[in-house]
Amino acid sequence: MENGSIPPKTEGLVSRMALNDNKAGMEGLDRDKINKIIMESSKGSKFYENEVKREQQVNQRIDKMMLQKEQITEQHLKKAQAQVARMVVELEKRRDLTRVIVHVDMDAFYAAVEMRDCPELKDKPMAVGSMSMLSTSNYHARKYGVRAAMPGFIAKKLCPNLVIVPTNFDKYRAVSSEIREIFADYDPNFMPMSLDEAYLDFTEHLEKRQSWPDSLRTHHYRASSNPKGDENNELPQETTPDVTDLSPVLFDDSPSSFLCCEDAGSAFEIFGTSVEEAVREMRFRIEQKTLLTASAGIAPNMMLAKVCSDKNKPNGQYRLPSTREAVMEFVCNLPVRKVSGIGKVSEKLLNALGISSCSHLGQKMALLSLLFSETAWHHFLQVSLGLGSAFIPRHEERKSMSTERTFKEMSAAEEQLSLCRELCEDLANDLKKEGLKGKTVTLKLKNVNFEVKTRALTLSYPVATADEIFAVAKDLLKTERDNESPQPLRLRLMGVRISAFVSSDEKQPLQKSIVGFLNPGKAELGPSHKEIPRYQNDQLSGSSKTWPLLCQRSGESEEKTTLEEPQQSFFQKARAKRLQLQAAAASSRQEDSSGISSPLFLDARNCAASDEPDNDGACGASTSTSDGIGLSCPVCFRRVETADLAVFNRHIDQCLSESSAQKPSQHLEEGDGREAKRAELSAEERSLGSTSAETASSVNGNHSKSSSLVCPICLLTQDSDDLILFNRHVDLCLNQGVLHKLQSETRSPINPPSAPNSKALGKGQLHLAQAGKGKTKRRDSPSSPSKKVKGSCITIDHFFR
DNA sequence: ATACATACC
DNA sequence: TACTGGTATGTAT
Repeated sequence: MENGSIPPKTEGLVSRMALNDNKAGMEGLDRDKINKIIMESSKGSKFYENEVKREQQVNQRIDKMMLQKEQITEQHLKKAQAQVARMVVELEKRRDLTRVIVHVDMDAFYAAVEMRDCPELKDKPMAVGSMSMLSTSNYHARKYGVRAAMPGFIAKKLCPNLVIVPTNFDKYRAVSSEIREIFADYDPNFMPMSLDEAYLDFTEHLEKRQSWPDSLRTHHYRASSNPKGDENNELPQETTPDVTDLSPVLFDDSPSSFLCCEDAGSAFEIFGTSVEEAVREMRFRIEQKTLLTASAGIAPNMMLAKVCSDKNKPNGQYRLPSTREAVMEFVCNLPVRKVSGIGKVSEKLLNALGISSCSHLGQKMALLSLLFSETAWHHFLQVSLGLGSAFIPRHEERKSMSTERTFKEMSAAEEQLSLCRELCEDLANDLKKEGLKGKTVTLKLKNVNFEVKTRALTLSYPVATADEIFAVAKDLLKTERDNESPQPLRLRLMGVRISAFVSSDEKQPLQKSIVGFLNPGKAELGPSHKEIPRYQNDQLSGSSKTWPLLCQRSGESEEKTTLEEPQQSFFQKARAKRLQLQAAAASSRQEDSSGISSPLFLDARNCAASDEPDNDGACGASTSTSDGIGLSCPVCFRRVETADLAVFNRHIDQCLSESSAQKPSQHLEEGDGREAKRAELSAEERSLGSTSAETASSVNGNHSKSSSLVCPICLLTQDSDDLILFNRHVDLCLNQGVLHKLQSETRSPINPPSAPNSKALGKGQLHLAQAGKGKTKRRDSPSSPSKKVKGSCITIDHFFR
């Protein structure tokens, strides 16, 4: 029985605290007794009180919903039903049963790893985690109601003999990468959901597999047992216990793949060509390689595969046939709670409407469409039809990064501040690893009553360093303290998150495009209007959306010129001037204002300086070599016949001082399009092997390959002709600019960065130099040129000044 | 854009 | 004694 006795809640019992027996291994245990212990252990605690509060909020939500329901007439329902019916037709039309999606899930992963590495634990109830919180428990412990997300001290009450092993993430990560190697053999584009879980699209593997000889479907058992020596195994790292000892990890009687053949002492098994055989083979290989078992679900879409993988857990698999009938029947009796995305609260809301299984879901769709948001009821509808994604989506770029910490009560401002700084430093380190910068900083606070608050601030420029983040976070913290005073903030958790990343597409071409200003022949025009390969197209649309500087705030208030932000002022002024010229040019030959002719006109004009009629890049090639000395002003787009940056800068300054800050907003998109093209061109340039080093050297009128490179920033001749080294040097110079900028920054109390991290800069530059060659093959970024140079946008001012 | 809630592992 | 940490997304304002 589910706790789905509908309106009369388990009276007095806070349902959100009750045992969650949704997961496998929880059948047939004494729920009442377990719940009683859980309640007794929790009652009166701050945590419990907070849970009660939240429970009440949910109940209010339910009350509100029921009131709404009262208002609904037959008329409403009829109309809604018609809408639902239309929707169903649409969805049915698109139902795709042709794919074979597999969801794999390691059994009690962390616990299984620990048991494998410490045989002592094998027949004991154990869990991984701490007295405060458990990550997972073995099946032994689950019999007592001990499960993931339960605090250890409560688990101990349920099962006094429980052994709690601290987590060892490095080990789990290592095992995880072992199993992922196997996943990749069946679907190189598999989607990992966590260390122990993944979705795979088996469709293509199965096609190939049909024509595979036995040899490719033959897999051996782990190298035969060492005669007797598995006793004193310490096994700190991956080791090789006994074959005969296989699979005792979960159940001594668990039927592993049966031994099929024996060949010169080496046992092996030949797997068939069916899906089930393929999946069984994959699980077999996982087990042989890691001594850990996995369960799998096979279905025509991800939603169903996920449910299926739970069906025969542990160490089992379940295939749902790819027919509409099978799917509908399967879904019919499926409790809504089993569906990924429907959690405690949704379940409770649905229960209140008499819905506990997916068949109910279908029956009440009209009602649901009136009571829930569009996204919610669409989801419900799809679930009720057994629909889900038949394709595994490309892994998306990360959207946020955060770090948080729980601690014993902390009230002193001093302490909180230094913790905050620490978090910012940790976060900055993590950001550095991925070369990310974000514009939104969020502070998360949880007080001793478990009340959570978040406070966010979005900057107009992306940040990444600890100092920059801390400057924001500490203000948010201070504001909260002030709001609470004279009461102190009694915290139990603090966290810092950063989001609104500038995408990697936007960061990388930036430097290139700056260089492009200096050497327009090379960078000003790209393959342009020609057909663009898809991956480039993606980049293009990506960058035109939120180009940090050049296109910036396409959707925001353009009036807010934010002159305080030094990173923007230059380009904003430049753009203003350009747009002014553009407008003048446009009106001089009638009137224009729409379409792409303006930017084209400007480009053409710019290009015409080199007497090159061809817009498609040939232009660049000829200019760069013919009239070596001379720079193009990004403001007036005229050529300045000098190689002296000081002279050039003076010219730009003059142009800027002549420019007014007004700009007609409908021209902005044209400007943006222009920059986007520049970005694309930079990519092209990269692929041609032209690096900033080459362009930089031409800035100094030094074209000879044999002579040394001269840094355009510090103007010092470099020792090496190695472009990578040179790039690194230029970047360092550029980033010196960032540092100075930050130090002289007056508007916000951002602390000066302590020291430039040359390692990070080097890394960024390396990416820049390599971007044109092999892109990394990771599925996370199949089409984006990896992570980029940080700080590049801040360097612009310096570069010209 | 911000805050909060829900969900997943 | 003791109820996580990281990410995404939906909902409301």
